[in-house]
Amino acid sequence: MKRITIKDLSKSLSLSTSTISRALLNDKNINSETQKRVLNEAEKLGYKPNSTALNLKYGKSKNIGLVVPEMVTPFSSKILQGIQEVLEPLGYKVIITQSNESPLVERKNLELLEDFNVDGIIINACHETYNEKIYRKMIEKGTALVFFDRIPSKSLDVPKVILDDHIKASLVVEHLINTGKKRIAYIMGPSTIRNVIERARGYQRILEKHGIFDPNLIVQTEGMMFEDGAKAVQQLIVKNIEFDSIFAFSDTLAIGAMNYLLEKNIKIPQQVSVASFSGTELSTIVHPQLTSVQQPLIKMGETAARLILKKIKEISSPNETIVMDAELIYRASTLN
Amino acid sequence: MKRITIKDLSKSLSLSTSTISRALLNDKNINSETQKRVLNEAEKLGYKPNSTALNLKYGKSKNIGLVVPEMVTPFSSKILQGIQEVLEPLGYKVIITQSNESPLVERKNLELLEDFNVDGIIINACHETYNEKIYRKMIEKGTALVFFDRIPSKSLDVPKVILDDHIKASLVVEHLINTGKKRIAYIMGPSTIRNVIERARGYQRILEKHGIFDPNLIVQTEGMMFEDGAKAVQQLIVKNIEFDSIFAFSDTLAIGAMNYLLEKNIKIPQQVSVASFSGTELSTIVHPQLTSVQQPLIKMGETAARLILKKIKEISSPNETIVMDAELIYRASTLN
DNA sequence: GTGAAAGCGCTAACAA
DNA sequence: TTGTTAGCGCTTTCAC
Repeated sequence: MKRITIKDLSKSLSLSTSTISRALLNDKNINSETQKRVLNEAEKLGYKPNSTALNLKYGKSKNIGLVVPEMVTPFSSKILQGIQEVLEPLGYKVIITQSNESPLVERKNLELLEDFNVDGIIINACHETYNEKIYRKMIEKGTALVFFDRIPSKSLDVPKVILDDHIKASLVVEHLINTGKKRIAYIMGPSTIRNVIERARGYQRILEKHGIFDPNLIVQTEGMMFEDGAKAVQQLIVKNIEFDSIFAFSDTLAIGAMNYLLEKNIKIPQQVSVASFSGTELSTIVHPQLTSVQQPLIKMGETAARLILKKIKEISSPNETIVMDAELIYRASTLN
Repeated sequence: MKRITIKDLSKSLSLSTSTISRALLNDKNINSETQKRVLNEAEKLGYKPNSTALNLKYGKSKNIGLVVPEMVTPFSSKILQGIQEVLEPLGYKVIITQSNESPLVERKNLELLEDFNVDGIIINACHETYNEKIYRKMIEKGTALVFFDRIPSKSLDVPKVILDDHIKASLVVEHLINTGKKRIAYIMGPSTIRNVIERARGYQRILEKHGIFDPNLIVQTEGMMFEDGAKAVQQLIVKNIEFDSIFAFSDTLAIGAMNYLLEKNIKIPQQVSVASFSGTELSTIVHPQLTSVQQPLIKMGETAARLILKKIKEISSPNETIVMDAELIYRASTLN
């Protein structure tokens, strides 16, 4: 079935295409009678504007790229939801790509999105520095870039949506101490992630404040998946490092750790309690439910979307950094 | 920074735009020397084709919509991955939308995608019949439609990618019986989902074969989320219906059920074993790990993508139904 | 208040 | 082998 265009309307009403266009756009220079006729006919024939034509006309693609490290957890889909809520009513299409925690794949994704002529990219970077040059180049080319969650190093001035990782990590550790724990391990994830370091800082600060900091309790993982969390715990046990609780960088690491503990018949939280950062259903679908910092993911997505709109409208607009608040939710994994 | 167009190349090389175009397209009617010059200059100036212009020219948007019921589990992101693997190299952008198990939202999504001028839609329907008219209308309008997983009622002839739910459900139930279980509950999900009924058939057939079918063991849930699974188990317990194992329609229902059991200190699998349908990491990140039918989600995505390509190329091409195979993976939730 | 025409970037039929 | 031109669907000057 052929699409109805402005031309079809023009013919069937014996009016010029300009008049049709004006009627459709609610222009002031249009007789209201004519407009009614046009609108009726459009409705009748089922006219739908051709967005491609408009995009060509206005030199924009109305495509926004979203680059995320993973989609195994609902983290990114919640972000996506927030983004879409803001962007779709404005006619933007969001194209999501997964980096699988690989900076190289991330780069491929960026290039793909460039080929797609995206007007802007919202990105959760999987490495602090690796693709910095690419980010720079894209910005220079006029692509609006907005970062959230995992941001690039400070040397790159970009709009970003983040959490105060240092403070929130402190909160978690304080809570563990309040429940009587003294040997708190930090399963930290790769140090090429900025937030990993930020949270480590909060962790260390609180433990030092209480005089119970022990660097042996920090375990770095290679990756960010469940098995990495499991391996970390295994490592602690093999090395015979005593611990009575775990602060994990992410819920994936935390859950991996929990499952390893359960396998070894270690009671959670009685013997080892666990807490982490999340914001997704993952915290509540495991047993026991996981105490975690509830990141406002949908709001973060919305915020990132608003930032990118500003940037698209005016590429030279100032690079804002929005710090979101987040609540620590106490659940069974740290409470008796 | 202004985009480099074919015109810029034309000027800087004093060649017509057609010659530039031909060089870029590797046309036969081009002097190889000229072509080299063009290619060099294009590279030098950083020329990138404007896909919007091409889309307008060819009357396609190169947008494919993906409609899924939920993105809380990695189910849909795996499907997406398969789809993107096939479609992105061909220049297609995939736009994903979530229905949240609501036929009404699904309808909104379809309309949105229509506004986006998608060339086709790949859809996991959340209701067997509710949006049938819309599907029909879109097909008539020339939009390629491909269904996977949850398909519409038989009255609509469309390309689809499915599993043999009846057979696979039978497998699961046979396995439970083999492990000595006799009171097998089926947590079935809403009956507006076709597969729910299909799996019920398999379930009933096997139980009847063994003479242990009891309709009281079938619990219908309102929704498809974790809490629905929990409620279902609660219902069985409240109604005092004895059961020693659970076959859940989906991993979400299964996990909800498991967590409720664990809360009540019911041992899995010793007292009650649990099995379901999955294909995602969810089966392995819970404790005990969940026995489930491993749906080949990435492959299903790829297959759906191939089907839609055929349909886009030739809208009147036959509507194939592809039945994927799936393996039952035995895990701790049914094994001692 | 309406129409004619140019142009967004590109390809393809037609001429040369 | 190359250039000229029309046209994809739409908006927007410029005339009338």
